[in-house]
Amino acid sequence: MRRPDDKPALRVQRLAADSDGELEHDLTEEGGPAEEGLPPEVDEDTSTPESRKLHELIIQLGRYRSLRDPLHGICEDNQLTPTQIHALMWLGNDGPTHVGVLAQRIGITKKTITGVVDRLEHMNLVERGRDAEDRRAVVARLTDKGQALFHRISRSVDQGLRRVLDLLEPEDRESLFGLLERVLQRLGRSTAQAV
Amino acid sequence: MRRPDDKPALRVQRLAADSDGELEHDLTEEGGPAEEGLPPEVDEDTSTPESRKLHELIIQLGRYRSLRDPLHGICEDNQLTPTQIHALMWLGNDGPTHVGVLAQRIGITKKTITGVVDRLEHMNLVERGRDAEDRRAVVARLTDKGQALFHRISRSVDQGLRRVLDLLEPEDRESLFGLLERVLQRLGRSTAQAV
DNA sequence: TATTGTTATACTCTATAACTATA
DNA sequence: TATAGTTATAGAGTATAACAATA
Repeated sequence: MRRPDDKPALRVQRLAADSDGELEHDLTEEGGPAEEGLPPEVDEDTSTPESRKLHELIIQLGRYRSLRDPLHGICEDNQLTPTQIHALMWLGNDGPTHVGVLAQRIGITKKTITGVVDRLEHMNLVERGRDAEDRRAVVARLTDKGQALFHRISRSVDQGLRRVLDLLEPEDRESLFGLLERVLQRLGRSTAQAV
Repeated sequence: MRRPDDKPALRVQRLAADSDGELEHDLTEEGGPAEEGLPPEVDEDTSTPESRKLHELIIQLGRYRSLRDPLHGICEDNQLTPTQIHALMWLGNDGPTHVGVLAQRIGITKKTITGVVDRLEHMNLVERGRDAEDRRAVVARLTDKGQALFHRISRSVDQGLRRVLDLLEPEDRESLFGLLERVLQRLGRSTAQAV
């Protein structure tokens, strides 16, 4: 257990990546050799023609719709930040949650979640309480106002997704659902960290 | 042209949404009537069973991988913020760019892009210049150091996408590519704002 | 001792409003 | 007058380090 403090959500980012926390910037400075004439390695952690193609497609999409913040419009409409929206969405979906777990879901550290919950509490969207089982833990839950906002935001997200789906042919929508379900199945088999 | 100042990147978020800048929070406070027994409208801006299903699937995915910042790992590895990564990626992909256009690509305002480019300039990753045609415009471009970093980041993204693709069966990868290509075609036909 | 949160500090992001320079 | 950027200013996000309370 070498990890010094906490950086809980980061490993989640790696999906099925390497074991723990190596790779210290030693990504072969720059240039060519890794590109053409793949060495006889099993290329565990290399890009592939397909990954480059996907990369290309995503960049094309980015010319129509900014990739940085998919929730931008919703944030604007509700005068909330992306982090706040994510916090509300997870609390709405999961119910009362330890703030540490909430941090993990959102992808921030425990140091940061404190301030986020502080501000949501000031807005009367969230309440703090203590866990009776483990008196160290702080549980965050939505207030009635927060719950109502959660429903409204949730519907906005639905509408946004509907506009995305409108860009797809019915067969492509089917493909997408099937594809996502199989990814979830695979993730469920290979890990045990989902709720 | 009612728009007071600038908020350029926001409309891009709306994809094929409504005309311009309406919808002033009048989303029927909360509760029921909009849900069941759809009125005889063409429900232009409503959620659908399919959009709700997609919503559900995305939340499931979020339990395995934080949805808030897909570039988190790359940001960490390179000690850069998401905004900075996006700026470098667009400059690397598009070459020298007006900072206003860059702001649009990233999805931030012109006020914000100034500081972002400032900091990238201090890091010697980006240089500023004037456009000879329109002397008001500032052009940002990568330095050699920035170019090298761009290539490194680009490869990291490829590797990340490769790990995502590894979760898909070959047929699903095919579906995904086809689906994205058709979305891009459709976007290309319905708009003229991509490069 | 280890874990859960919080506090203090510092830097980045972000938008708003007021401004400069060019068109 | 309109447009492209910049300069304050202020609030939010973020990580690091040091700390308090509980386990």
